[in-house]
Amino acid sequence: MFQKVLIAEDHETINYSIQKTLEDLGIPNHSKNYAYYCDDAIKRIEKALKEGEPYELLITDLSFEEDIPNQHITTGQDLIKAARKIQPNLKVLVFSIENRIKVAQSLFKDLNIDAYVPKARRDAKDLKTAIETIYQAKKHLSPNLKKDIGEEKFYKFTNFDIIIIKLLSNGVLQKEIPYHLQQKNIKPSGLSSVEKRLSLIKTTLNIFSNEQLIAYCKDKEII
Amino acid sequence: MFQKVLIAEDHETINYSIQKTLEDLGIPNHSKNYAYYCDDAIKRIEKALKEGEPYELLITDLSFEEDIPNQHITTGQDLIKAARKIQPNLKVLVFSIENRIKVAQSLFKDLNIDAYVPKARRDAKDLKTAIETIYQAKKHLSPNLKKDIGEEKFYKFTNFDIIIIKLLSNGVLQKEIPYHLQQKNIKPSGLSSVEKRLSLIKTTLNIFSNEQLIAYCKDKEII
DNA sequence: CCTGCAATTACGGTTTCCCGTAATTTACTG
DNA sequence: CAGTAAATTACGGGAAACCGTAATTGCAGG
Repeated sequence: MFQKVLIAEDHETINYSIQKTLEDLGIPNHSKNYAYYCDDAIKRIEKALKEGEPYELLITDLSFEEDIPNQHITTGQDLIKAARKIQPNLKVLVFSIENRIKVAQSLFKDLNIDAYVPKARRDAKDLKTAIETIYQAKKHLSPNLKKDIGEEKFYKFTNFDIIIIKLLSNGVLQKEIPYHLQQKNIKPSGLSSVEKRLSLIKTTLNIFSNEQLIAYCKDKEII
Repeated sequence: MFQKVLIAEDHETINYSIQKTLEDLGIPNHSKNYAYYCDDAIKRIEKALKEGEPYELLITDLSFEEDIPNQHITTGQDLIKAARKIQPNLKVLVFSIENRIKVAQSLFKDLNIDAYVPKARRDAKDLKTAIETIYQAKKHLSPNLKKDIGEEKFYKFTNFDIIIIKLLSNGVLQKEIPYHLQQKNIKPSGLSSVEKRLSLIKTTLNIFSNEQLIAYCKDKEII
């Protein structure tokens, strides 16, 4: 198991509960392995690296309260970037209240994080398995998000898609959509094109009705 | 009756027909009282104000074709804001193809417009009475929208409502809902009951489709 | 100018939805 | 137990959505 883990989390109680989880996993807690500010966290990573005892894992939140001015790094995203810059092999686990799939997705894609665990009711257990999974050099996704991320990979919504879905969500009947598209000088405006597009989206995403599609798009903040 | 009225409308034919309506109402048309672009409209308002003969009423569309680049103001909403900034007492009548109640509602609420007339079959008459009503310093709403705007209609969603809406948002077809309700031993389970309920909700909230209903419920966090 | 390919649109049959009306069941009262 | 009112369900016709196929259009290469 990991020997050196750094926690970046500004809420003291959460910070403490993560420490507790680490203890349960048999990760030693002899030195101060936590930070309440990103700037403090990056300093510790830097120092540990220089001393030849680098951190193996960073557990960080995404949003930090800016209650002290003149902090250089104020978000988890920036902390991850800065940390990877000085120590590329550092594993990163994001532990955040943010439960929107798009945010988690971009973290994996853009920052190549190793695990994402949303703060939730049963998150301690989730956290443990995440850390164990990372230790095996694998990626980890909270189960409830996992299936969503898989789905989303398959379909990229175009502007055209979003326009017609927005029209639907505003109560425009499908057969009236061509008229609205013409008003906006949007290129494919035939009813068949609209139907084809909606049909493609739905079969791709395993969605069975327009109603479910609207719900999906609202959840994913596509509209 | 008003003596100076400005029309902002990019469709020439509609612009002309509004002028016709004004003539019918005995509003003089000796100067050029119309504009095809928002920027032009605001200039005229400004000029008239400086010359000590300000416009009393602005009749404007909401959407303008952006066929000429580098326009500062491109929507009716922005035109109204700009106009009110330099001449707060200017009356405003919105005349638009937009027939969704929410849009009209937000115009009254956010921009404090004086009348809203949707472009429709019998809109000339509607326009006349609207102008006459404004002249008496009252607000005007097109009759078909009036009843809707009233006070924010609150619909209390019952558990039954929420169950069927959730089923819909999960991709269950309407005709399959009775089966699911029976599975859960929920009392009214007939298809007709489901249809009646959905119909009641939609007419009460002025919602036109199931898609819009789902969007509404997601926004209001009902589901 | 022709040709082939892809995109778009038109069309027709089937399913589902919508909505009014009628029949049935349920619940309550005397 | 009968009677009645309300709730629920059944039914049917018309509108909209769905979906496969065919016709049309647009466009690049020859």
